[in-house]
Amino acid sequence: MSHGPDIARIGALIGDPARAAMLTALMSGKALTASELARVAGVGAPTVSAHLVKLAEGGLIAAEKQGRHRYVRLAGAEVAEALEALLGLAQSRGHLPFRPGPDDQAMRRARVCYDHLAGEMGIALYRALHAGGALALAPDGVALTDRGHGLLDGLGLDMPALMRARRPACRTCLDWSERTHHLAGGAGAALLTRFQELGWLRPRQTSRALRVTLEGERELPRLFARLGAGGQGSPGP
Amino acid sequence: MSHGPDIARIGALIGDPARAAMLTALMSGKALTASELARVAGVGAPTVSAHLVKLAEGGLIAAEKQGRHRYVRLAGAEVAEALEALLGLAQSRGHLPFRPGPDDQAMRRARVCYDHLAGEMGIALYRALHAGGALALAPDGVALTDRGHGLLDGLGLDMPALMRARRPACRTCLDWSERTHHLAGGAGAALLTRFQELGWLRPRQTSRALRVTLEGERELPRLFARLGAGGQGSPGP
DNA sequence: TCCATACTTCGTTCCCGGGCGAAGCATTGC
DNA sequence: GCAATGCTTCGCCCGGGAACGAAGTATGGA
Repeated sequence: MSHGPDIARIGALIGDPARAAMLTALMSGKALTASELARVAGVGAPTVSAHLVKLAEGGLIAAEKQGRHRYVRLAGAEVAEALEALLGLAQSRGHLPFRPGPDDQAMRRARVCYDHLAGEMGIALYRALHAGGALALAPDGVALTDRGHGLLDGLGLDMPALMRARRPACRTCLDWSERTHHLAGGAGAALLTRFQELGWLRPRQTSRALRVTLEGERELPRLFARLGAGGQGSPGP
Repeated sequence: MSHGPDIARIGALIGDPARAAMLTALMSGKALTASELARVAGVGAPTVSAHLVKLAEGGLIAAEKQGRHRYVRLAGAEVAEALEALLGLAQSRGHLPFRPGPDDQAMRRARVCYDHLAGEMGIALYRALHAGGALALAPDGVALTDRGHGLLDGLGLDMPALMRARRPACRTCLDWSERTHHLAGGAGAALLTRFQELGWLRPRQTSRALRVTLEGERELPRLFARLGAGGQGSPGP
């Protein structure tokens, strides 16, 4: 007999096309209203309402009533991480986009993964931080080095707040389009926010894909080069 | 509209209780026959046959006919990793074991995660390797250091074979019971095999849980202490 | 006050898909 | 060869659950 957590319940929640579309939309990190979710899922209001009850009971989403709207978001970074892992598996198994379109390319370039940067840009950021000696292996994952602390501080991140937070500053997340890791956790989230503040990346209305502004096109590679340059190189295998 | 890989298909595959039980059983890494899977899933032969077709079409399992038996295994480490991530999510969401039992404790102690060691023992191994300076951050994940190479060689692992293999030597996998990372990849698999050869761990018939032999009880902590001792300590935060 | 909007609840329909029994094929062993 | 085993295919049944329309309940604005 098999043991372990009941994977079937979560699988069933994700296994419905409407719910899957809703969850995928929520990977943008934005809180969406029930009617917005109805639109992305292509179903009516009563249906989406029933789905929201099930997703909430399953612990995958958190809902918050605000006026006559009901704002829905993913229940946490854990959920987003697992969904990203599933997206990766689906990708590798050839379960292609339900609607392959022109902004597939934009998605691969740069997108939001719950609250941090993913896609080519996300990978480039992670690689630059690693090359610059900003990251080190910790017993429970990845951690910021002193050097990394200084680098992020120099970028204008609020480091005291980051350290104070209950949430771990660094996590890694498996990027489904690039098939390698990018930076998640508090630092990942703060970096994405900062890049948006600086006007280098701009969110889109319709999808998780991020628009890289002209300024971002110029400044981001420059930043990555600068970050990576200071490093003592990666230790040999 | 949402984009990205079609997560619903895989979710639906995992979402059926019988299929979920089958997949969980296959996390033992063993190749099981269709009738064995029927037993763990609690369904009849025709039903399991239909399930196997769907799982194979979805790319989650690989089947191989051998005589009049049909041996089924997970389609690869990628699948196992994603399933482990889902197990973690289910665990954290309070979707408890369908049959909480006495060997739940054994599962948490030491178990097979597809082909490598997981549970408390898996975490202890990872921590010891990290403390001993055997692992370093690489641009695409975790890698063995020169020191780590030497340590594993000293344990009797076939290092040339490990390096020759197409498969990455080191991967990390999110342990669902400990909520932190353990070592996967070629090295993780080779270590588990070695521990079994040495008679420190013994597989069980019925579950993924591993039996820690008396010798293992004595030697494994000793080994972990020895591995961890040589290290230069972890870099500060 | 009254209507419009956003969402939920209820009741109904309907279809997909899991399950099994019976029969059909292979493979093995006597 | 014949029976036994392991698995698949076919046909059928049945239940769960996804979807919507209509009505009900909150909130906000005119």
